[in-house]
Amino acid sequence: MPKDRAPTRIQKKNRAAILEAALNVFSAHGFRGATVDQIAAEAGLSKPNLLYYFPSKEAIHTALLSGLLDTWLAPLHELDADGDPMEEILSYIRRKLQMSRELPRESRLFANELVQGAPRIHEALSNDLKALVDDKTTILTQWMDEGKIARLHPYHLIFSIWALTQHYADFDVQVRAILGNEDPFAGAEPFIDTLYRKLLKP
Amino acid sequence: MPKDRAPTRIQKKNRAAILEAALNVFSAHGFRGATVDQIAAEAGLSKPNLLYYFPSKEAIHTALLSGLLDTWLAPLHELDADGDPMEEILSYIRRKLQMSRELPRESRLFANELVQGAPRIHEALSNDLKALVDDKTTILTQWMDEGKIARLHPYHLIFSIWALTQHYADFDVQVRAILGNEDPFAGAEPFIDTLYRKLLKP
DNA sequence: TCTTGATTTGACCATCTGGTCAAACTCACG
DNA sequence: CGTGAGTTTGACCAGATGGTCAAATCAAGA
Repeated sequence: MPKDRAPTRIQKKNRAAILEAALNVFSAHGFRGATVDQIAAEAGLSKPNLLYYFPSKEAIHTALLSGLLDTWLAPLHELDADGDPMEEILSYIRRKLQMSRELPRESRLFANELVQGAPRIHEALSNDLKALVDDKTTILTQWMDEGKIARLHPYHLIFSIWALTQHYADFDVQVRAILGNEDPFAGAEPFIDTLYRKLLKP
Repeated sequence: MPKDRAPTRIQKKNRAAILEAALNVFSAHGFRGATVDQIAAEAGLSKPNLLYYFPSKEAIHTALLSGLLDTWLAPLHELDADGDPMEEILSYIRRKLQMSRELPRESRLFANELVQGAPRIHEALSNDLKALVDDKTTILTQWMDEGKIARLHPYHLIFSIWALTQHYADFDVQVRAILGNEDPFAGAEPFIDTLYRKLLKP
């Protein structure tokens, strides 16, 4: 392992290549289903070379997840208490749907982890995610109290947004098996927009 | 392997125990993450004994999936063209949500398979599922044409129901991390009911 | 160019995993 | 209770897999 000085050009390049490859492999096969050889091959490195940059398979997975957590939570972070309620929520939904379209591997990485009980990110869920959601549901409840949006269970409102948007990334095969050649997001965007306009109208 | 006569008492008992154990293990770890030893231990059998009843790990998984597919599609099958549109759809949703609550392992079994690209059930998706969904969306479209429910993209309407109901089984850890001790389904049922009443009102 | 730390690799290891097999055991029934 | 089919298992195997290591190669600054 290199010293903990500033990373060299090669270190930067290879670490990035490894994380990119790991994202492909872990999101497609889950932690257990991914092999170090597979990730190394995809990154264009030999297995020992890969393990020169990360001490273990687990370490790659952890680095990947914690590196992506911020990206993953960013859309909700942006929900602004001072903005127009309906517009804020609909923008949040649009950002989430856009992430499903543009970052489906990231979505499936988390989906894989969650569906198997989140053994490696349980803590992040109960701390970071829980805190963020609590913060934002306070805003939602406020808006409901002020009559700006319909009164609903705020947690389930958030869950519904996650479910509806991430579904298109996580269960992409199923969606495509049914839609055929039709672009999933072409129909999804107006559908979900309509849904929340109707749901949230006070 | 036993002859293909009628199964003996022991065969029935052990095959059932194996499938039950396999459901536990596959739904919690995915196909690749599950081991034959684990399934055998959970079923109270030795590994060779388990492989006396099923020729391979793959065969157990296949038997499990195809045995559960009917159960899984049953709620949608029941959607009746002659019933009251709003009531038919809301009942379908209630049945799906009930399955999430009562059969979360089954839900996660399919979720695991889907999120990893459904390598073992791709055919069932494009055939059985696609046909069933096409059949039922025809009914939905008919109801829309008759002005009985709001006009929406019928496929995305179905997707939304799957997403919203299965979310509670598939991402159970996440839901519970945020809700704490609150029963997820206590809030989910009225929330989803309200959502679809508002969405579908013509 | 030389040197030294950074990088890369072939060979190797222990463990895990799916699967096999012959021998031993059990059970139902005549 | 004897017998043959049905059931169970310990021992074993081959290949996959995560990880190690010493030796070889490379790159950049003095």
